[in-house]
Amino acid sequence: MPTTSHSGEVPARRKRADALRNQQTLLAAAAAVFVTSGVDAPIREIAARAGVGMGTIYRHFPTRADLVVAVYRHQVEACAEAGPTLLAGADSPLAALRQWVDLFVDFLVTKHGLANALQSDSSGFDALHTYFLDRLVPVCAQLLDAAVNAGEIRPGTHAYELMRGIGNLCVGRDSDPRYDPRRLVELLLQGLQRPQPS
Amino acid sequence: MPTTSHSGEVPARRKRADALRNQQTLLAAAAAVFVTSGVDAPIREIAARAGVGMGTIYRHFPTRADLVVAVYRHQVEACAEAGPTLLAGADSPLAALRQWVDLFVDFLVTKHGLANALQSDSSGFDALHTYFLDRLVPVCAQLLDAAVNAGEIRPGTHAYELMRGIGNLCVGRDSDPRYDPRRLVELLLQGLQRPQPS
DNA sequence: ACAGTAAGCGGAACAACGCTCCGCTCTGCC
DNA sequence: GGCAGAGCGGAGCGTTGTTCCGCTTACTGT
Repeated sequence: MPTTSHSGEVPARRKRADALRNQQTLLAAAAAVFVTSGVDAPIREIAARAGVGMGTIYRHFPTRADLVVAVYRHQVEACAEAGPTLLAGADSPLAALRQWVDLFVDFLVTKHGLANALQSDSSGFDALHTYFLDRLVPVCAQLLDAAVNAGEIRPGTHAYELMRGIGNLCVGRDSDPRYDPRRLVELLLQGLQRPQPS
Repeated sequence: MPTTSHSGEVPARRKRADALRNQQTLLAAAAAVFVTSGVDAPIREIAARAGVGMGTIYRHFPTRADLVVAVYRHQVEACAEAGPTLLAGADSPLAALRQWVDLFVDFLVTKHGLANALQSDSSGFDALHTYFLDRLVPVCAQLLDAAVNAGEIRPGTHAYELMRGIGNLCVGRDSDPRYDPRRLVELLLQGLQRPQPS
């Protein structure tokens, strides 16, 4: 019998070999295209790059967000797991938070248009927003709480809001020398530190 | 001969009455549509609302940015002029800066998709980005300098970067109760106040 | 008043893209 | 070897941006 059988709602027949192959090919193609054309690249372009039809891409990844999530899942996961690690290894919770935010910003900045897509309210990107935030907000909250408990930053800031703010700061035309998201994120963190509005 | 004649490079014939009328109609229609459908509304929708053909809209406003700028010119101008006024009337330069930023945020938040368009790197919005920033950055710089000179905030922050940061914080899906751009902008200003990273 | 001119207008037409749908192919199983 | 159906490809539809050209009409000079 297949690996899953007894009492399962879904029979879960094993996927066909060619389907699995196509899925991998698509992921590789998408990753390559995202680098050159951003995450908004035309579906046709990705399909062509992978040498498959568009039907195939839509079957494996019904929405654009599904594809983006699949491509970046590993990196998001790594970022999420880095949270507790940094907290354990850093000099202070605030230092850990700072390092973790750096990681997140690096991730967003190096993926063309990802930050835009993350905040976009256009259809098809909802799942992206959801996945990223569901995965990373708890991690951020843990770091935030630790820093608050250590008295290093003021309480009252929600992790969700902070994450979205950081993401937003990374949005925009790439490589404008006059705009460096990192400096503004740093400013945001400084604002967190201030105990009272003076 | 027409009104202007001697030595002028351009004859500058007076515009036809119907052209002027159409331009006004278009501005009104665009303003109305922007409220309901955002600044990304289909050109056709605006043309239909104004009761004109698409050729007309493209003749009067070659790029989308031209139309957006024309619609919001008054408000941008008002915001720009409020800078010196606030500086003169407020208790302190920092208070003035804070009030001015509030004005700017209100403006962005109430126009669906404007903040997005401002930062977007897609073609057609370059002029928008340019106009807004050319007009408002000097005003912001003046307020910033005054606050620095008064010793209320640390030096080293560029007005351009701050403006883009604020604009970016206003980007995103509208009216998510968990995300309030104002709180994050406030955090940014708090960060500005901090004299040294402690 | 009126005819000539060109500024201005409308919308058909083309291109790019997202997404769907259905006839065909090929895999896995007996 | 043959069969069922999972999987595939890409034609085709709807939407939007943008251009282009023949027609309309507001001004001008007489």
